[in-house]
Amino acid sequence: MHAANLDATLLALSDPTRRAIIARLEQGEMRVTDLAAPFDMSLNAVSKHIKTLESADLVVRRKVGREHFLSFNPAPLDEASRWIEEKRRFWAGRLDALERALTEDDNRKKRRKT
Amino acid sequence: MHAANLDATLLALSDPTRRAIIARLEQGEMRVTDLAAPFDMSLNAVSKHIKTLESADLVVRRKVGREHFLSFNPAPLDEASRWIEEKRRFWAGRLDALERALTEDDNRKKRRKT
DNA sequence: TCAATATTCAACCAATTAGTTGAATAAAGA
DNA sequence: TCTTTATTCAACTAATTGGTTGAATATTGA
Repeated sequence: MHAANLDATLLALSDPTRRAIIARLEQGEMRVTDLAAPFDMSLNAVSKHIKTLESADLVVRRKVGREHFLSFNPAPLDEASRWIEEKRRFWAGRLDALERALTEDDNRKKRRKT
Repeated sequence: MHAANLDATLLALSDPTRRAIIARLEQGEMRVTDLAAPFDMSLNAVSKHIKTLESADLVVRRKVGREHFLSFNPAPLDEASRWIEEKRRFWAGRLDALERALTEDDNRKKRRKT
């Protein structure tokens, strides 16, 4: 598995269990069973969430015998970040312009008063 | 509608049609019909996507008579950005540490050679 | 008043999702 | 070899999603 596509990345991140799995992987590489332990759902359910994360390339798997070690791959976050930050920048600029316009308008009113 | 919850925000953003709707709203406030025009699907389908965006508080609606004017609300992007950037920072730091460790190791090898 | 326009609501469908349980596979250890 | 452990696969279910079409509602304008 591996896709690194924005749709898959954002969809994978939109689930709280999957975000918790990612947070848990900050402790480092972890086996499926250990990763799943704190979650209040079956191992199989967690296994499916892992697969969703893998298909978004956010998690990679290293097999050692019967154990599968999982780790986080931050790379797909770059595209997500780029999209979101681009929009934030655009709209921050737009709000700044509005702010300036309002201030200018306020100044005009003040000038008229004096 | 209004939720401003991270799940809803990321889920709303995970669909390309919805991201295109947001991009379209950079032109400014727009009626449902005009917003929907370029999309190769029924007006109703777009209307549903708009509702998804509204329930994530990413789009707001202003009704004037029979027309509904839609605009983008960037506020929910802040939380999404915060989550993603936090992870990116963490893992960038982690990779830096790895980089430093490798360089140090390399230095040791070089010292041994001389 | 009546026809056209803007939009949503309701019902439906196919595909997907998030979960379950039970069985299969593979490796490890006694 | 036999049992236990680690994990996935398969089948099923209920809920959700993304789309459709057709009808309802509300407003506008002739």
